[in-house]
This record gives sequence, structure tokens and C-alpha cells, in this order.
Amino acid sequence: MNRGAEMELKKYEEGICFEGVKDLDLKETFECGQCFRWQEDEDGSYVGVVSGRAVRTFIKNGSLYIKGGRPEDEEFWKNYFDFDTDYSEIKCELSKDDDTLKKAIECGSGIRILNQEPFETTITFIISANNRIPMIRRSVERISSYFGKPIEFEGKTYYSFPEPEILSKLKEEDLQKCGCGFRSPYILETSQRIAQGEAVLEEIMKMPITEAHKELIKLKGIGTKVADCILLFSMKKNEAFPVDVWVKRVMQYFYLAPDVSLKKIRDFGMERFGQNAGIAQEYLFNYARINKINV
DNA sequence: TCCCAGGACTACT
DNA sequence: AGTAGTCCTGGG
Repeated sequence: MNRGAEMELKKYEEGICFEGVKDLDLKETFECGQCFRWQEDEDGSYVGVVSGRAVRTFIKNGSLYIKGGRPEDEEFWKNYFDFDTDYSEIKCELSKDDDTLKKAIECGSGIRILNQEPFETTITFIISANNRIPMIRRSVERISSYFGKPIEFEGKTYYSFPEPEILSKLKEEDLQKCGCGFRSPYILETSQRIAQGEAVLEEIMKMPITEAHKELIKLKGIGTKVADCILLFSMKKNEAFPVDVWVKRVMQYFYLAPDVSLKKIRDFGMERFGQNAGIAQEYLFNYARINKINV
């Protein structure tokens, strides 16, 4: 599973650069619904803010360039892009005896699961409930620019996603201004519980998935699906299988009956795809959206 | 004007 | 345990 030895840090004056990256397509990875703060530029590069770091990323000749990335952050970015996981091997395993996944993987072979910051991921996916991607992006951007810390990069000002302590002190109307709607009180209450240490995401992250999931859904605004997203996208739980409407459709279409419950789909996905359920879910999700699969 | 969208909550059987 | 009705918001 570890191909970190193949990865090398190439000298690059304006930032850092990883040579020989495999199984990575920035568009597929940044626009598959797991993250909401990367913005594509005209030249195809992406600018984003990750854990307080504003950078520009692009791939050239098989190398990933992170303009603005600091050399001392090599491990941070290696972890963020999940470079210690061998996606080729996982794709091979998932394709075996599964024609649906084989096709789905061909449609999004450059998708990687990013390792994101737990608190930002938690709030972001509370916002995702019954919401569309452009609206989620807009709310997260507003929360950051109104309440985050400014970061200068390439002559422009970007903003970090605010800490729990900051969000916990806001008023409901502050979040309404960000377009959070009925989720505003959920964001506030969950931020307060985290800021006060009643819920410790770093501790939840260490728990086995079942226990961690149980802890997460105790928080306001977090149900089964949102908890699974937090586990998969920020807590290294690749066995999590978030079932949203697209995954529901693709699973009902290819694997199950058209009327099975969300819980059954989740159980089936985790059972069938095991340790790689979350990665399988991303390929299937992407495939369902591209092909507008409906049951 | 009505309807729905990448769910969760609450209040019911 | 499992299921309806309701919820901000904005785009079709």
C-alpha cells in the first residue's frame, strides 16, 4: 500500500513539487463533491485554501506543483493528497468481478480521497444537507471571508476557514448572512460543543468507525450520511460508505432492488467493498452523476 | 407560481 | 424501528 518511496520532492522555486504522481486528476478530485474550496483558473490550475495555506496547484509532465507550498509542509501535502495510498492497487481489486465498478473507475480514474481538516469538513457537510454544490461553496466561502483569517497570496487576499472558537461565538443571523438557512442553528450548536470540548474530533478520529459514527451523529445537523462523509473525508475511514441520492440511485440501479432503504444500501456497500468502500463510493458517485443515472 | 435539490430533525405510528 | 412533514435558498 505504501509507494511513498517512489514519490520525490523536486526542487521548485515558487513552491513544492511532487514527481511521478499517479492516479491523480485535479478536476476529478476537486470537483467530485468531497471539497468545496478549490477554484479552477482559466489555465486549468486550481487555487485553494487548505488548513490555513493558500496555494495554486497544477499537474505538468506527471508532476504535481504546489505553488506557494512550503518545503516544511511536504508531509502535510503528501497526507492531504493521500499519496501513501496505492490507488492503482485498490482500483484493480475493486474492478475484479465487478463490471459496474470497472466502468465507474474508467470514468474517474484520477479521483483521490483528500485528507481534510475535521472541523472544516464537519461544518461543510452540515451545510451540504439538502443543498447543492454551488450553494455549499458559496456558504463556505462566505463563512471564511467573513470570519476567517486573511492570507495574502499572489497579490490577492484569501481566507482560512475559521476555528471552532470563532464560529461558536457567532449569532444565528451571522450564519444566515452566509446563506446557511435552516442549518445555521446546527452549525452554531455543533461548533459550541466542539469549542467547549464536549466533542473532540481528534479523539473521535481514533475510534473504530462504528463508535466514531455513533459519536458524530450525536451532534446537531449530523445524520448518517453526513457522519460518513466526515469519517471518509477527514478521518481516514476508507471503509465508510456515504449514501447520498446519487449513490442510492446507482446502487439501486446496478446492485439492489429499486426500493431498498438507505440503511440497507449502506450496509450492503460496506459489506461488499470492505476497507475500500469509501473509494468505491466516490467512483460510483462520479459515474452516476456523469451518466445522470435515475431509477 | 410551483417544484425540487448531493439530508436531518421532529413528531408521530 | 420505521416513516411523513417541514425546512432556507435559488434556479428551472
